[in-house]
Amino acid sequence: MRDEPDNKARLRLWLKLLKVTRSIEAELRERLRIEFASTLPRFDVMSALARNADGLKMSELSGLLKVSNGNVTGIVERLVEDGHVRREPVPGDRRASRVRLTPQGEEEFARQAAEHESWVGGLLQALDPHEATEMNERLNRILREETR
Amino acid sequence: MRDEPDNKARLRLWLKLLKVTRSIEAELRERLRIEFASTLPRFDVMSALARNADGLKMSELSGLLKVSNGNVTGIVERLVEDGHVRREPVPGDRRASRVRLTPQGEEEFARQAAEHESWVGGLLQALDPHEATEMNERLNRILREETR
DNA sequence: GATATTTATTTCAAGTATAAAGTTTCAGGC
DNA sequence: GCCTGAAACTTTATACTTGAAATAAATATC
Repeated sequence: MRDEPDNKARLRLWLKLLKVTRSIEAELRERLRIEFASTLPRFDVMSALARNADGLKMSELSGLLKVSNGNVTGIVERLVEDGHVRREPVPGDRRASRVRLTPQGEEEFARQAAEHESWVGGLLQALDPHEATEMNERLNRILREETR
Repeated sequence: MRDEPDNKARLRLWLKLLKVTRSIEAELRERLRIEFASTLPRFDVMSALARNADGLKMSELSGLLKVSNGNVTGIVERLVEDGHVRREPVPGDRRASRVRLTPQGEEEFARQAAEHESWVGGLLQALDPHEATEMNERLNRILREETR
């Protein structure tokens, strides 16, 4: 195979990529747990809902977050129990329901998001904005390559 | 806060990092499932054991892979059931046990690792070796920054 | 040598994840 | 009006994940 050596460099990169994201994820998860008694998946769901004030259907949510349908069911269920999120019927379609942040949910998410942003800023301090932007672009190339 | 705008760039990078690793992970997981009836965590464990022919203690394994102790127990358990892995007593310490690949496990892992490497090579095709190496280095900086 | 602490691992409870199967509803053709 | 197939979800089975509690063995302390 002609480009086997190239693949070695890519494999090393992949392992490093995994290591970095896992360690950052672990750090964020722990802080969410300690400071907000929450979890990353819940944060992700609330984040998606915060960006969509009109709410999202379950299938839209699972599509956006790229997690399975059945998974979203459970996460939303717990958010409902905590009063952060509400299910509303979709007029004209009794199969679907629209999920939306409650006022308390909005407020809680605003607090979490502010903290989250500064946590990430701190964890990625080693990169200046230019490097961050460049890396972002290369990651975009990977993403595009992949969805072909 | 003085560097709030910088944090925005870092936050964007973090979200992209998550997106890329998750989508690659999903792809690898699916291929492992279809072609080898296995999973990523199992592959990770076998990979660590392949690099340590003398075997590893459970705690060493969980330290290397950075997953919880309790987690490794279950994964190893299933690998034992499949005959890929064996537990051996550690002489002089009846608490510990050493986990090691069986001959079949070694053979199976060799097949999986070869495929895995070429899968990753394909998924990261968008980057040439130089870019891959540069990104690797920047990720190292993040990792170092973080563990302080 | 009894007691306390530490170390190695497992067990447990809760949450997250997937794929696959099941339920209900909708929309189109007939 | 009924049938068929697709769509929106939920349920189920299985696996992975964590943090914390439990167990058991080794080591340190007195």
